[in-house]
Order: sequence, then C-alpha cells, then structure tokens
Amino acid sequence: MTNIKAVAKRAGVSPSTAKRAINEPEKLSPALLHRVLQAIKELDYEPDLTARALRQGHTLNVGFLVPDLVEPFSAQLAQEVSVRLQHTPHILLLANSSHQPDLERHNLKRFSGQRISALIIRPSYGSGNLDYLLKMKDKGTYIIEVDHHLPDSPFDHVMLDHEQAIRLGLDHLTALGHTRIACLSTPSREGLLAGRTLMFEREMAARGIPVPPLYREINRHSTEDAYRFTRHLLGLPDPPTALFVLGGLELLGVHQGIQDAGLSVPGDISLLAFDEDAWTSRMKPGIDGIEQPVGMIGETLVRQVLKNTPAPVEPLQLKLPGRLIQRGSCAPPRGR
Amino acid sequence: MTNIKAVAKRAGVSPSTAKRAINEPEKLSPALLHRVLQAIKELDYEPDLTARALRQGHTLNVGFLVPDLVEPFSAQLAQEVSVRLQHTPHILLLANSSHQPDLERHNLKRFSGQRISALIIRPSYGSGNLDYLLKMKDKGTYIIEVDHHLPDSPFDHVMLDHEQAIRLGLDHLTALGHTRIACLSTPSREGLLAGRTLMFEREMAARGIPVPPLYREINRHSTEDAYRFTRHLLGLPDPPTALFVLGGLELLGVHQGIQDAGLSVPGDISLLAFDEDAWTSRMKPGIDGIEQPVGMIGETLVRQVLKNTPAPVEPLQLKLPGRLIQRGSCAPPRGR
DNA sequence: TTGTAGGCGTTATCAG
DNA sequence: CTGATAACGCCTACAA
Repeated sequence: MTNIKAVAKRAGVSPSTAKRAINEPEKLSPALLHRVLQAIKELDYEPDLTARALRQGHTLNVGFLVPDLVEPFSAQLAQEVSVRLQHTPHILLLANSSHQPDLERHNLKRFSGQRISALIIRPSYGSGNLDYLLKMKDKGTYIIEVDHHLPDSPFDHVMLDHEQAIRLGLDHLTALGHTRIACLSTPSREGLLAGRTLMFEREMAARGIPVPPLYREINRHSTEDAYRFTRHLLGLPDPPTALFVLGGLELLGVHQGIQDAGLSVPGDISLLAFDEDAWTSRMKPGIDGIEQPVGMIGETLVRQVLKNTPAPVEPLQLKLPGRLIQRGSCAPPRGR
Repeated sequence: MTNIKAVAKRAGVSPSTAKRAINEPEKLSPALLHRVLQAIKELDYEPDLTARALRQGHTLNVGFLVPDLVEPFSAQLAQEVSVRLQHTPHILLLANSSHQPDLERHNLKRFSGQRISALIIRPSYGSGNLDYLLKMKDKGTYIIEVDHHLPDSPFDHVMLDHEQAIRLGLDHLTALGHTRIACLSTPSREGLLAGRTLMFEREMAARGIPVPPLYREINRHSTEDAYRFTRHLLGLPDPPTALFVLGGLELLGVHQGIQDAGLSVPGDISLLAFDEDAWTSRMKPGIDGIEQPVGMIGETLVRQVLKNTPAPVEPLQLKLPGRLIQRGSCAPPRGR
C-alpha cells in the first residue's frame, strides 16, 4: 500500500511535509510543494481514510436508516440525499430496518462502530432505541430525524406537517360530501394507533364524523395487506365511499383491490393518496394525492448534516459536460 | 471513548484476554469469560471498526455504485442488496454517478480511500475507468459488475441476457405484424450506439426490418427527453406503429407522450417496455413488458460478495417477531 | 490459558 | 517553513 511515507521518501522530504502538501498547501514553499505533488501523482497516492478516522475519532460518513427502501418516499429521499452528498466529502451508509426495532438497533450499532459523523434516521415507532440514539449523540454523532420524531427526543428533525396534510385531505373529501371514509395506513405496534392513522382518527373526531369499528384494522405495511384490507372494506354492508391511503406502499394494493372488486374510481369510490409515485399521475383517472416536498426535505437534511459536521473542504475539481439542445436556431451557412 | 483497554482493566485482565472474550470465547476459562462479558456490558463497549480496518487493511464495507438511483432497476437492486446484506457483517456504501464518468471515478476514489472490501458497480459506457477498477482489484477489492460489463474487463458480472430480452420483445412485436418499430433508450456517448440500443439495431437488421433514420435520435436518460422524443416520433409522416422502451426511466414520458398526442394503446400504437415498475401492471390496458429477475440478481451479487470477501462470523442474535394471520380457524370455546 | 509488544497510516504537538 | 514523535484502537505474533 502506497502511503505518505513513500511519497515523502520519493520527494525527499519528511512525511509531515508531504502531508502538508495536501492539507495546508499554502504553508509550503512552491518548490517543495511541486516536488511533493509530483511524487503523489507518480505513485498515485491516495490517503487512507480508515487511518484518518482512527486518529480523529470519527469518519466523514453519514448513516441513512429507514424502515423500508422500496417505499416511494424513502426511495426518493435516498436519491435526493445521495445526489446532494455527491458534492461533499461525505459518503452515505445505507441500511434499512425492515420495520423492526431490533434490526434498527442492530444497524445503529453497526453505524456507531463505524464512527459515523452524522445519522439521518426515520425512527420506528415507540421509544425503544431512543436511549441508544442519545448515547450516539453524546459520542458526538449529529442525529437528525426525518418523517417522524420520537417523543421527547432532543434531535433536529424535518418532516411533512402530517396534521396539516391529513386535514387537507379530509377537507377535500368532506367538501365532496363523503362521510364514510376509511384510511389505510402505517403499521402500529401492540394495537396502538400510530402516526398518521392517529391523526386521521383525531381529525375525523374533530369533525364529528364517526369511524365505524369495521373500518379499523391493524394491518402491516405492505401492498398485499392493503389489497386484502381493501377487499374487506369494499365487501362490508356499509362500505366506505372514500379511501384515504396514508402510506406509500399501500396504494398499489388498494388500487388493485378496487379494480378486482369491479368498482370504478371515482364513480363508485373515491381514492385519495399521499402522492409519492410519479405513476399515480398517469392513471386514468389520475389519483388525487397529497404531495410531499421530498426535494426540500432532502436538501434540508444535507444542509444540516454539513452544518453540524466537521468537514474539510474537498478540492473537487469536476468538469461537467455541457449539453447541446437543438431547437432549430442553427443551420448550414447560406449559399451552400 | 471506551476501548478494550478499559474493559480489560475493569475485568482485571489483559487487553488480549478481553479481546478473546469477543473473538474466540471458547479459549477462555468460564470464570474469566464471565467477568469480561460483564465488564463489556457495564461499559457498553463496542469495537472500533475504523481501528480494525486500519490494522487489517480493509473494512467490511461494500460499495454500491450506479449511474442513477431513481431508475427502477437500480432502486430495486439497491433494496435487494441492502436487505440481504442486513444479515451479514457488511455495510452498504451508496453512491450514484449521475451518468457521468467523471463522477463515477470520483466515487471510486472515495470508495477506494475507504478501503472497501467489495464493489458492486453498474459501470458507465466506455472504458474510461477500467484502469482504475483494475487498480482497485489489485489492491484486493472484489469487484463485480452488474447490468453491463466493460469490454475486456476481468471482473465477475451478473446481468440480464439483454440480447435474449430484446429478441423476445421483437418476436412479440413482429408476431403482431409490426414493422415500423422505434426504440427509446439509454444515452450514448459521442454518437455511438450503446448497450440495448445497439442490440436493438442489430436484431432489427437481422430480421431485415429497416429502422428509418428519423426513428433514431441520441437522447439522454430522462423522462422529459423521452416525452419529447415520443412526440417527435408520433408526429412523423410515417410514425412507428410500435414503441419499444428499453430503459426504466423513459416509460413514464413515453406514456404521457402517447396520451398527449391523443392516441390510445394498443389501438393506435403498441407499447412494450422493460417491466421495472409495479405500476405498469395497474395501467389500463396493462403495459406489456419484459421482466428482469432483479431478486435473483441481487441475491447473486450478495452471495458473490460474501464468497469473495473475508468476513468473520457475526454473532447476530436477533429475535424476529411472529405474525398472527387470522383466517378464521380460531373461535371462542363452545358453550360461551 | 493468559500477557506483552509492535505496527497499521494518519494527525496533532512540539521542536528546530 | 520543515522535521521528529506520540498516539488513536485494534490485531497478530510470540512469549510466559
């Protein structure tokens, strides 16, 4: 492995001088600087980040932990974060907890052992891992929650205003005259209503619209479960006249459920979703949805990570390709 | 930072003994083992992976580098790999090269500096970074290409049989009687036909079906470009009667283009795609597509990585929750 | 079965 | 402006 010592030797300087050529080049005499850079190029030396991490006590890596990566929101978010981190010295460590607190903790441990400098986490419900997150914070990891935040957690967080979004959706449905409204939603642990489901219930109560017990069911986060539950709902003596899909994975199953029941949207039943997939706009009819500002969320996450993380300026020298867009303003010269 | 020394001190043993309690517990006397484990728990000690990496010369991290993360195939693949890596000691480092060889190399350097033990890469076209990949291989990184492989590259690779898939698609279309067939596809650098596009051309030639020059256009990988190109195609004096969408991002734009042109599928025009998005099956009519075995690809990638990578057995002690599925076989006892 | 010593490549500190 | 030295925490010999 070619290390800084080899470079120093070749340039005829001490290791510390050679390192300075990289980290504080302005402090070197031009002649030496040139010689060292030359040696670096000849040996194509690349600093060992693991050694650096050991010495500094932390890496420049950012953990990204979500319950599920297929879920459109998480997938889009990963993309947003990944693209924006591209132009920083940080690297993204990806893991998913499959909606299981045990796996979440398992991954937190792995990240922690890796000495990540920041963690972006969509925490699972319940406060089971809050203690561990607090410990990580104490050790200097910057932690930011996304989409949901644990009760009493002291971390930064950024997320959709879920309450406002639910209200928006219910306004839409009630204005159309719906009262038999069912929601399909995120899983809940031990029978407790969770997240958006809870807000849905509260908001319905606030409007004085009852939610029949048969409309409520604890179902897990999956397309298949959503399908089954949809069929169940549509088969009831008093089926809902509108479905409000609160999670990103369920919509596909719901849509299929409606079709297989021989019903049509919106004639037989209204369908409202959290709009997290481009395809929903291609359906006929298009599916009404509530849009999440994923781009802004991603941008904020990365900005906060950068702000709260010690990172040397990375001399990224990138030549971006121009793109020729032909719209017709160019033609062969006259007379040819 | 609580390290193995602290643990050793607390347990009243030497550091190496303490370490052995973790790495080779069977070699310790039960009494000592207990004392050490106790100390580990009390201090909640966690090994520093950066130190380990420095000492060993490599981490247990796996780089994952694709041109684009939104593209359904890449997104699904990331998910597949991520889930399967969950049960190994490896961590996934994610990066995307945005279809730019410069960015690809940039990320390769970052990965290399991180001393990853394996790299899963969907390489960009051209052989610009082959030299660098070879260097990484020499340094001991296991490299496996996915979806595409560089000419003359010595690396393992796993991918769809693109030729067979294209043939399958064209068989389908020609059997229906189509001869005016256009493809929408991956970007090509410097006017060279690339990847599937090339195969499409070859396969059309083999069948003696001409591809009008106006059907050919170098367009980049994006939904918007696909939309524009679709409108262009449909506006031609002799428009295609079938569109073959070869990439995962374009379909959305093509679909919209067809609709905005006031045409219907399949009456006015046939549409065939690489089936990489669950939503295509929800459309009316459903969109014919060629399915990629993403799951198997992901499985293979992970298997190969594990096989070619030195990894200690990780004592993962996970309690997975059972799930109650109510199908009706349980009821209250008789007589109540 | 247990303990000791050296070094992985880097950065921080101190000396010249 | 430049060079020497120690330490980060771990692993691998080897010694007891």
